Amino acid sequence: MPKLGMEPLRRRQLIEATIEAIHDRGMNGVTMGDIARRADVSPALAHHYFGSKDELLNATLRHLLAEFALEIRHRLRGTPAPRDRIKAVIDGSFGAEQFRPAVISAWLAFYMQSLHDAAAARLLSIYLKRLETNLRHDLKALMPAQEAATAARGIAAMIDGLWLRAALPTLHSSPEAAIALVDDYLAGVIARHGR
Amino acid sequence: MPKLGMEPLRRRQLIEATIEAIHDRGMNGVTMGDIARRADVSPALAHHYFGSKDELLNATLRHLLAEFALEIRHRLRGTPAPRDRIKAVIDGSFGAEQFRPAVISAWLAFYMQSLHDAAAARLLSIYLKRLETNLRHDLKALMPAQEAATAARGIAAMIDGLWLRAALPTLHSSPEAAIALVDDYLAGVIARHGR
DNA sequence: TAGCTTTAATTGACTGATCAATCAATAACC
DNA sequence: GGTTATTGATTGATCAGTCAATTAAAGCTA
Repeated sequence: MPKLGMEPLRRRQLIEATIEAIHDRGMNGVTMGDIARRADVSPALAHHYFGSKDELLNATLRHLLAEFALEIRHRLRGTPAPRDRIKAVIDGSFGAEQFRPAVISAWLAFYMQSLHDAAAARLLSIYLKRLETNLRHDLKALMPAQEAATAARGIAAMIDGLWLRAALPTLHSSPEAAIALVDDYLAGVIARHGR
Repeated sequence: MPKLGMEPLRRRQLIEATIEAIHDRGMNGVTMGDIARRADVSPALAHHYFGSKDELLNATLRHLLAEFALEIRHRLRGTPAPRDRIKAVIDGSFGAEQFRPAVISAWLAFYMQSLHDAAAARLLSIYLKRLETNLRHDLKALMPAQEAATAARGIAAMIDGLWLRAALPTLHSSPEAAIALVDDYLAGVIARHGR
């Protein structure tokens, strides 16, 4: 069996399995056995590649951040118009990958973790601040700085709220509806404060 | 020690202790020992009054819902003007009790639980829908039904998002700032669609 | 190219710790 | 004497982490 170069593949598999496992066991309820079963390997292998459960969970959180940042960056590249850039951030936030139930669960677990884990809190708040900064920067091209700052916070909060509600299966919300709501908010802000 | 009538007191103590314990151990990471220590009783007593860890956690979730519903109902009582009623819902959502870090943590844990626990999901979505219905009903007095429905979803989402962000200590957001943001959104919607 | 060595990949079996749940015992009240 | 409150001790299960053993590929040598 031992083909060489398995490490990157296994790491990816195990991280993906961790996301799925968190989805239906919760951040702390998840066991190395759960994860390993989903990745079709032995629990020992997870320890072999990640050293400990904590490191595997951390790697998973960092993976979420990286994927999201990549998605946004990809959409922003080659998009110079402020209004389009704002739209790109909104669309990216509700992109297919971010809307997967298991991914939303993992993000929620990440928030939960941040409440009592300083390292996770630092990572998460960096991402949140960068998102807001991006929005504020482009909004400033459309309206006075004061209003831009307020609108950035409002849009960021609304995105998080819609995404939180999307996590609940019983509310069956669609990405399209979420995008429409934020777009509407943005249009209103521009109508009132835009120049 | 055994004075009679300890049961209601102990139940309250244990539920409060559970909220605190969830705050710094996470929903699944919390142990009966953690909870009991915080309530200054033995783990066995928690089992005596709640039967199992699951039942204690369920009781805690139901406590959160009940407290929140009570707070909103209290603020709505004797408030007939639609605009004031909407404000009451917003203010209630960011009231002192709901802004306690431990309470926000417990709410987050509740959301997390809802992802893989149908009973919790049912409870939570009932509360979310009722909140939105309340908002929509009063908004309809101020604008056409279509716009009222959209605004209700937007306000509800923004409240959840702001509250989610308030959970992060590093973002140090205040209830006043959150209220101001939602008020601003509401004012904009009324300015555009109000009659 | 046939053998020999090294190294990566992988696992089953084991260990020690933790924890939910049980229960019998004790203590104070009526 | 009966009831409520409370606990310490115990048990059985679960789980993270370790380790020695196994497999197979890759590299080396003559």
